[in-house]
Amino acid sequence: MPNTDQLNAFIAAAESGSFSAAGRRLKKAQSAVSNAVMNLEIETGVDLFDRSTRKPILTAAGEALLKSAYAIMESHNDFTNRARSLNLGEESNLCLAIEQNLFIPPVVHLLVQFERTFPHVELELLDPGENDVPELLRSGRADMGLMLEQENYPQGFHFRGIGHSRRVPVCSKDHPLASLSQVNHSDLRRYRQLIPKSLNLEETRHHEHILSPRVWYAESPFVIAELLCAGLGWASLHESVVQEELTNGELIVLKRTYQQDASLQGIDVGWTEQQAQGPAAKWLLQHLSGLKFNSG
Amino acid sequence: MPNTDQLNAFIAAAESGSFSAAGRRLKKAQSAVSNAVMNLEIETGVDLFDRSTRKPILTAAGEALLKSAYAIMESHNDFTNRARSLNLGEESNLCLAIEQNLFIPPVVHLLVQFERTFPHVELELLDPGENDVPELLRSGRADMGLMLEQENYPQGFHFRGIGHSRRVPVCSKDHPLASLSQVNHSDLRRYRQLIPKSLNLEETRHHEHILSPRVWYAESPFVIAELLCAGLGWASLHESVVQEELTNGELIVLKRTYQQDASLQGIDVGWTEQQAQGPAAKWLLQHLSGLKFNSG
DNA sequence: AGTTTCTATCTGAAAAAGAGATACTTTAAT
DNA sequence: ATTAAAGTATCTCTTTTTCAGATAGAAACT
Repeated sequence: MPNTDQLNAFIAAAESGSFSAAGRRLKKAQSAVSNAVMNLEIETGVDLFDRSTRKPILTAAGEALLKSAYAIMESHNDFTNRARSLNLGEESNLCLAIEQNLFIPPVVHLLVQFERTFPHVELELLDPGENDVPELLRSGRADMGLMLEQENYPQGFHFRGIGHSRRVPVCSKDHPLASLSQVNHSDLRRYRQLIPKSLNLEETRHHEHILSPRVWYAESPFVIAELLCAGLGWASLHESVVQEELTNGELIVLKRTYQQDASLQGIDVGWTEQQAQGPAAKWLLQHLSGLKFNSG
Repeated sequence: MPNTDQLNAFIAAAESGSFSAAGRRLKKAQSAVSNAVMNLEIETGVDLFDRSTRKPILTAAGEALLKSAYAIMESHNDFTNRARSLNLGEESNLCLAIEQNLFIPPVVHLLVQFERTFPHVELELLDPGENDVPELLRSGRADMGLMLEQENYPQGFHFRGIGHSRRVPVCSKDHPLASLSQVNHSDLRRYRQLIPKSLNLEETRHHEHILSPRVWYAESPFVIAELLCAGLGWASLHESVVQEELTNGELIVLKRTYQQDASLQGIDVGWTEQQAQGPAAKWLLQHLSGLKFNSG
């Protein structure tokens, strides 16, 4: 098993082209480098350098092993960097629950930035259905969550409003409803309605959104979007979820003759209060709060 | 900078759940493990284990660092494995030139097997045009090559026939030639011919293949296949290159009224004789020889 | 309560690492 | 051709590190 010092000597010698120079760089005697390299050669059984000339030059085998040596030193650096990040109080892992409706490009972009800023923090992402985030926070399963505004929150965590999202009725461009310039309740009632259903079965709020007697339920709003694109029924979805389909024309927004503003729903970020927040959680909270939501 | 022994002690302790057991596993005294872990904790500044109970249990930070420790040991293993493979005489790298006409699924499959058999051998793949492989072998640029049979080889390397490939005239299903039940020379001469051109410009053999006065040249036969699919001209190509397009019907084979068999061309594998072959080269040579070519 | 199994810590011995000196070789310059 | 500079291998001796063994105390199990 190669020793760390031997590897360092090997690398320094290969890079500087001489054992003496390597010794100077490592602040060690030349003999130390010479011994280290020789021991490495003995242990591996591979001739690393060609010593026929004054300056030792890497053999082909040495060149191959040098790459592996670099790989080892890189993982060593990762180790020490991770240790340093832990010393700075950074969380080793963080669980973030983002309601499926809200898993949208700016959030994804924020996560990319997060990865760059905290490369050593492991992030677990949950994408629960509607209204499941509060329970995940309360139970401690998630450390932070992004969710649509609730009427009443369970005890045990903080939350903060950060924007708004608009719920709009949409259907395929080929759907019969698409040909109407305006739709009212009875128009909608004549066609199948697709409804995002919470995993949490006891949760049966949002009755106000159920208009049609012919309903289907789906766990994920993205599944619903797929069905809509296939021309199946209509649904009241958040703009952000179907933004792409709306811009490319696959889906269209239905113009309503009723309740113009009631569908504007707040977006909250919530976090547990029991567990102390580290730098990563603070960063996330701060940047989530600064996000601009497209319909907000 | 963490020491290899310290990391081993850390890992063994984490896995076995006790410093004493780790000591037994590593054939060291318990005190050695205890010291190693403690020193690692001091150097990193991170508490790795919770010692409040009898058996030390990993802290959250310890768990995070354990993963990095595993990564280090894995790269150490890679180092020693590569050293072992070099001791067995395996080449550290190998250059294989495969003429573009012959870069076909069974060869790709063979390379996949090669990668599994010799994970530490770096493979450089060249995909030269027609008739360029012998020069690559002669000059030492490539160690081994797969090529179409040549009339006369330069000195300095061995070769062995391993199969045959059929050259067929093809065109798009929408091309005027496609409507003819049989084609003769004068039919072909009326349309543009696409010809694979060697990188090696002085090489101007295969005049026998040039039939039409209206020719275009392309370096890669795959580029030619693309042009053919777009309905541009016809070409005499190896079946293996356009097999996919032939089966899905995009391209069709033209039935000729002349020289039925002259287009059957041998496939050779060649290798340099100056450089001693290692196990990897031997393996490749043996398995290339065993390949079944679809038109062979 | 007694026994077992564990950890931390101390001590001394053994091993390893490393500095310094020396002899010899190669490269470059005079 | 000779000299000077820079490099390597190897030897010796010192310093440092590593480690086993012993011991005391804590935690779990019977």
